[in-house]
Amino acid sequence: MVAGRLVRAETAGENLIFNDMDADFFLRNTAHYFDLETDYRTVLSGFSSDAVLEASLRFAPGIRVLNQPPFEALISFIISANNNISRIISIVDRLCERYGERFEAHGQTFSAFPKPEALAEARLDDLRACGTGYRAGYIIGASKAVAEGMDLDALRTRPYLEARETLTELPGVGNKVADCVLLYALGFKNAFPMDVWVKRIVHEIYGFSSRKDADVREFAAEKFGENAGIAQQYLFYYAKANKLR
DNA sequence: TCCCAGGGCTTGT
DNA sequence: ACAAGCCATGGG
Repeated sequence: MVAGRLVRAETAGENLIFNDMDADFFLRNTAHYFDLETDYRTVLSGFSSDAVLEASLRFAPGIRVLNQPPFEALISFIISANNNISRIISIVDRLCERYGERFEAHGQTFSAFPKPEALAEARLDDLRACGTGYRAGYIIGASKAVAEGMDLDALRTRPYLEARETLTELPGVGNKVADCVLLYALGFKNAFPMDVWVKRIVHEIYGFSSRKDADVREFAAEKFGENAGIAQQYLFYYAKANKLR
């Protein structure tokens, strides 16, 4: 889904071809969703060279940090807490089917990600039936805050620390989830989400000793700079795909 | 059966 | 400020 529309893409050799849209929709919406206005060659060449990061870049050179819809990212990453990716995906799918608006595209019926109002009014038991577990209350609480006027998009222009602290006032949102929303939805390329895999890389591969989040964050900022979040995405995918432990 | 998963919250020191 | 327990759920 890009800007409320289903978008199909196909690979053709080195190219990615987007169908069913004119140039205006592509430039206004699709390009931003896939972060095409960021020149990744420049970003990646700006990282200080080291073996682990270079292996990560070689392993999956086409990775992009998406610009997802903020509310969708917020709820998805609240669900991600102490959870695994396959479960997260299936839970989000069930939320779409249960609470999202239906729409037709290419002769098929799809369900959009739910609006804040829909999840704010959800019943706890119904949310739990979607597999959310103890996070059901967090989902309702965060959705109510957004439905009642909290402007996630307005955080784009705030300083990083202020935006993060605003997000962590929401139930189920700590520093890690906040960093994910900032990086994957609000354009903060310096946000550095520290999940178990990234911590593993920092400690066991880079050999950084301190386990304190503030220290790891400083290490990342020092090592990767203003685009640390992009480095994080490459490292995360590489470590997880290769089960580096 | 136990352990783990893109953590956060609460309580105790 | 910091550490330890707890939390729903399902796959390995």
